[in-house]
Amino acid sequence: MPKVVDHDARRRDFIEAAYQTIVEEGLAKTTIRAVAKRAGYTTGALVHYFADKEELIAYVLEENGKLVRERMRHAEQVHRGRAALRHVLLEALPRDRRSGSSWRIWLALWYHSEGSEAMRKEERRRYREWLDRISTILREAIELDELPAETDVDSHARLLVAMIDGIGVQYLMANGRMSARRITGLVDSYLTGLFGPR
Amino acid sequence: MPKVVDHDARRRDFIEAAYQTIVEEGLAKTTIRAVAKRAGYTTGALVHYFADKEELIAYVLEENGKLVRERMRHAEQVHRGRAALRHVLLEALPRDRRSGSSWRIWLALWYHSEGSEAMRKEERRRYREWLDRISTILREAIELDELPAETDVDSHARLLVAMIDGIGVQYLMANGRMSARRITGLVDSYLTGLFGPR
DNA sequence: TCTGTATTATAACAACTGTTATATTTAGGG
DNA sequence: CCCTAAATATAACAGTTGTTATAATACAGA
Repeated sequence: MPKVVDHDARRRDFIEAAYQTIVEEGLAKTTIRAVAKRAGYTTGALVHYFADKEELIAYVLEENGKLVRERMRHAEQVHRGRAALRHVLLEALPRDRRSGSSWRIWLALWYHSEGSEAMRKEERRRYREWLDRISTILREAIELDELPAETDVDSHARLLVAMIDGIGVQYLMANGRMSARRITGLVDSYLTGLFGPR
Repeated sequence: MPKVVDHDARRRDFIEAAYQTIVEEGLAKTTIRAVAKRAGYTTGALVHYFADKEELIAYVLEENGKLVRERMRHAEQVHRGRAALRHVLLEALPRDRRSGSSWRIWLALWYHSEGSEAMRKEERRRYREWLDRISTILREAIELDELPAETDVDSHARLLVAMIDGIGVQYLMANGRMSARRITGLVDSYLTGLFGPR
């Protein structure tokens, strides 16, 4: 019988290698060869686990989404209302090298989805998820009397998502030279405007 | 004596062709050949006017910046304070096919600047300009007693820029299916939060 | 130890890229 | 009408890409 390896584990190796390559070298330099090399293999091995490059990239994006979602879910469980919102927003924003990486992946996705309707659909699905999550928290805040009942939940949810993305872009363009303190300050400025001073 | 053509006019033809190619086909498909063809020439002619691709792209981005700045300058002259801010923001956001194109160019720039420190520098310069413009208007609003004197101008300027970029991204991902009415609504929601109901 | 097959490496391929080199065309001045 | 140099076209080039084909390898079971 043949040599046997942990198929899924190997796949994860390649996905991780691709992830790191996108983060460190950019999507343009993320070639099949570069990814295989980083994972310590050659193209022959990589191709054995993924039908084509598109599939590999798709898994990277899915992986990234999973990571971000995981972090947010945790923030959500521990707090409620205004405090939950603050923690979810901060969790989504770049604060260290790890979370900064996510933003380089997002940018890659945005760019990539130019040419792929499937990707854009996936991205829309993710926005929908984001909006739902934030809307829920905002409604919770209304119930907690932290916000007036007539607050336009939908608009504010969209604005919050936009703000997050915008700050993420600023972070990327600033070459990571945007401090966690500054980002926290921006979020608190916004929250103060929305909820009033604490 | 040789054949003579309007050098600058021809350059503009190529820049325009590149601009349209990026908007309609994406940066990835924007090749020297594709641009030349769209302009009605071949690579031989294009190369005669631009040293390399990098230079051509740089001119496209500059052109885009010029267009956006032009639109905003106009909005600024006609209004003051809150009204000026509203018009500048709306002018920056995608509202029709024309201004939607700008956002596809921005995305291309963001992505492109991954690999080019020069581009990132240029992008940072542009952010600085944006922030200054909005900060000025906010200070004006304070003088007009539309905002409390203790308003954190810098933070709110950054938040506004972030919001603009974020909405731009949402517009791109929504495939242009985000109505001008909806975008106006978002801006007004934010302004109401900042200035209070009009 | 030998065998068979999953795994991995190597290499070839065709398409495409930016760039460069070379030929051809064009029009204005003599 | 020609000559000249700019403008443009054509073609070649070298490098890279994703993909595919083929060869080598490693290991579980007989």
